Formats: sequence, C-alpha cells, structure tokens
Amino acid sequence: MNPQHKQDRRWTRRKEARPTELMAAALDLFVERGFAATRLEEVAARAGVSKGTLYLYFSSKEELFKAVIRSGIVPLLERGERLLGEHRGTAAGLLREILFDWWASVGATKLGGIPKLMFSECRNFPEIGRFYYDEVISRGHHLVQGVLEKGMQTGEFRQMDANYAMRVIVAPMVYLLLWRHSFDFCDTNCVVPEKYLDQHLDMVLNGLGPHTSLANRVERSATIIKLEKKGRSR
Amino acid sequence: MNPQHKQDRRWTRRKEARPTELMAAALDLFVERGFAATRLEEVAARAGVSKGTLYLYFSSKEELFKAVIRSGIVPLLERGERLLGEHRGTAAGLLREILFDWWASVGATKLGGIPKLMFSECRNFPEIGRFYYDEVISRGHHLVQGVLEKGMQTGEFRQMDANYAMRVIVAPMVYLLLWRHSFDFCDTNCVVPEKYLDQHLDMVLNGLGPHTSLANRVERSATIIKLEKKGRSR
DNA sequence: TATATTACTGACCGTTCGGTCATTAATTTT
DNA sequence: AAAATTAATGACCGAACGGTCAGTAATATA
Repeated sequence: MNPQHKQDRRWTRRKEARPTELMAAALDLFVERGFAATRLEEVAARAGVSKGTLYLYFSSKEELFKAVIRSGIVPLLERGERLLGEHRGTAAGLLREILFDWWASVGATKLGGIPKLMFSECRNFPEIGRFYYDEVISRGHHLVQGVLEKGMQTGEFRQMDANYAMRVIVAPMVYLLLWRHSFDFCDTNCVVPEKYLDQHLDMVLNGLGPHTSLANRVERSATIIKLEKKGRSR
Repeated sequence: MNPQHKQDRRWTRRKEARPTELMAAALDLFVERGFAATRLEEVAARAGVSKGTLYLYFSSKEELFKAVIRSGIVPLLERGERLLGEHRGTAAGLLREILFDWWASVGATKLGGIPKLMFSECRNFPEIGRFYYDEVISRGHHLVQGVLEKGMQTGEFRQMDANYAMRVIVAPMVYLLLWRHSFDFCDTNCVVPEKYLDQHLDMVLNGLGPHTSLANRVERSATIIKLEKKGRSR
C-alpha cells in the first residue's frame, strides 16, 4: 500500500503525506460510523500508521474532525458564489445549475457523508457545530437566497419571503443526502438521485413563478410566457 | 418528585410505574444526547431509580431504546391512516390537514426529537433502524403517497411518479424537525414552523395542479379554476 | 563512520460506561 | 410478629478508548 519497499524497513518517514492520508482515513470512518463511534486507533491503522503518529499531526480527535471538514467542504462554496456573481441567464436556470452542481460535487461523492455527520454530532460537539454552520451552512443558504432574490427582482419569481423559500428549496436536497446515508439501506425501491432532483425542481419552478393564488392564474401565464421567450437558458 | 413520602423510607415499590417513567426519562436523554452518548445511570437517576432497577425492566440499552420508539410513535400513525380512509374533500385539503396534524402531534412535541435520533443512529444500530423503517417510515410514506394518488385519480393533481413526489413533499417536513434538533441553536433568524409549513404547502400545491410546463399554462388555468370552484374545502 | 535529529512506535494510564450480582429493605403472607 | 417474597440498591467488573511518553529506527549532517 505505502511505497515503503526499500528493502524491508519497518516504516518510512513521510512527513508531508501523513496529514492528508490521516484526514482521508478519518473522513471515511467518521462518515461510516460517526464521530463518537470512530476509534482513533482505527483511523491511524487505515492510514497505515500508529496512533501515536496521529497525535503528532492533530492535537485531539476534535481537531482532526475540524481539519477534515475544513479541507473537504469549504473550497467548494467558492465556486458556487462565483457562479451567482457571473451568471446572466434566467434565475431558474441558475438555480438548476447550482443544485445539480452541488449534487455532482458533494452529493454523489465521499463528501456527501459530511452533512449527515454534522447533523448527527453538532449537538454533542457544539463547537464543531458552530464552526460548520458559520463556514458552510450559512454560506450555502446565502447563496441560494441570492438566486431567489435575483429572480424576484427581475419578476421571474413572485414576491415572497426569500429566507423561507430558500429553506424549503434546500431541504429536499440535504434531505436526500441524509436519507442516502441513513435509511437508504432499508429502502426497497431505491431512489434515483437525478430523478428526485428533477421532480424537486419541477415542483419548485412551477411554484415560483409570479402570481400564485390558484384563483388568478390566467393573467399570470402571459407574463411567464413572455419571460420564457426572452431569457431562455435551460 | 415521587410520592414516596410515607414517613422517610429510602424507596417504595412501584412495579407498574417504573417502565413508563424509565422510558420517559430515556426519551428525554436520547433526544438530548443521542443513543451512544446517553448513560444508563443518568436515565435511571432521572427516573428516580438506580441503574440496577433499570435492568430489572429492560434487558439492555438497545431494548430500552426500542421500547421508547415503539410506545411513542407507532400509535400516532393510525390516526393518519384513518383520516385518509374517511376523507371526502379535496386532496389538497387532506394533504394540508395531515401535514399540520403531524406537526402538532409530533413536530411540536417531545416526540419531535425521535427522527433526528433515528437518522443519527440507524447506521450504527441497524436492527433498530430496520425496526423504525418498517414500523414508522414506510407507513408514513405510504400514507402521503395515498393522498397524492387520490388527487391524481380525481384529476386535481397532475400525473406524476407518486413515490418521488411523496418524497419531495415529505423531505421539507422531516428536514424542519432535523434542523430544529440540530443546527437551530446556531440559526440567528429562527424559523417559525407554521410559516415554514405554509411556504412549503404553497409551493407544493402550486406545483401539483394538472399541467405544468411553463409553456402552456394558459389552458391550464381554466381547468384549475373550475376545480377550485367545485371542490373547495379549506 | 560517528553523531545528532526527528518521525514513528506501541505499551501504558486513567476514565468512562454497559452490565452483573450479593445484599438490603419494603411488602405480603401466615 | 415472624417468615417469605421480591423490588430496589450500589459496589463492582471488564472492555473500550482518548490521550501520553519513553524508547527506537530512519534520515540528515559532519
């Protein structure tokens, strides 16, 4: 596994590689078993190292945890924020792009286990919870809310409390993740993520257009069609 | 706290009351700290009893856990199932009723902590997870799906994959609960559940009517208005 | 090759906690 | 009131695990 095959040394010095390898091993195990149930000895073992070595690079279990989160998730948010800043097409298109993007880069990867992990542990380790909220959640919320506000400004979306709408939109996304990392193993008819996302977006977009009371949809349609023709993006 | 005031006995025999009291204490602590982090000694203490007594009534921590879930949640599902069977008005009205009902009897009560608990622990205690899935989740899913199918049959809702639609509708509900029992304590602008539920239902219902593609909403409106006039319930 | 440095090891410590059981005290029976 | 029954106790056990540290082996330096 490790390139320690110069003759038969017991081990090799690899100061640079250790932290990354330890964090990778930790991510795996934290996601698999949760924070409390993960034994540091096993993390060390999976990284091909002894427990003592782990403490050479991370001062405590909690510190290791934070390092894992920090290096895994934070970078991804920047891309999203850039997307919002630069985007030109419809808000609906942007929303779709961001959601699918998120699924591809977080949901469908190893990182997808982190939200479940955080929801599970944040109450028992409030410091970590707070950290995750500040660095990840609030920024994610802000991003989606930005898209909604943009749509409301152009009239593409109806007026509403952007904060609440954001939450209702984000919920099924995160929930899908939580589901896949918890009860999915019981679920007989497995959920196909893409189909789920489509269903979600379909519902959301057909509920976001201006003018919603069922009683007066007639006039609404005209506006929508105009908008559709103007700024099509997909 | 306990009515053990006949003189100053060290304790009183209360064979009948113990299990209930222990389960109540356990629910509190499990919800507060999670399964693994809850110490049985503390459960016992909160029930006004010693650890040995707990083992008189429950053979293991896991058994206690299952007892808590079983007695707390299962009875509630029956009411929902009866509602679906007997309901006469619009499907939208029924959906609204069930969701708000669920919030009142689960979401806003102590029991609201259980889903968070189950999501957190089901992977580490698969037997419990399976149990909860079979007894609670799958029945809940079935219920909501039933409402959607009813609406699709009458033409009140458009045709769609009821299973996926059900999931997208359930997600924000459960997510609200999970949120309140995890990150809510970081959330500066606290969520008002009723407002959230309203926002959710508003979005869902305006996305459930027959005919959805934005391109042809003109004709759609006519149908909707007809339906609205016919079967108003709420 | 001798010396110094340091990445890494693994035995060990202290604590926590699920679970046990001999003992005790409340209650019932005779 | 004595004897029998059993609800309840709390000291104890052993395994698990986070964290420590004296020692060892790989590398760097001279």
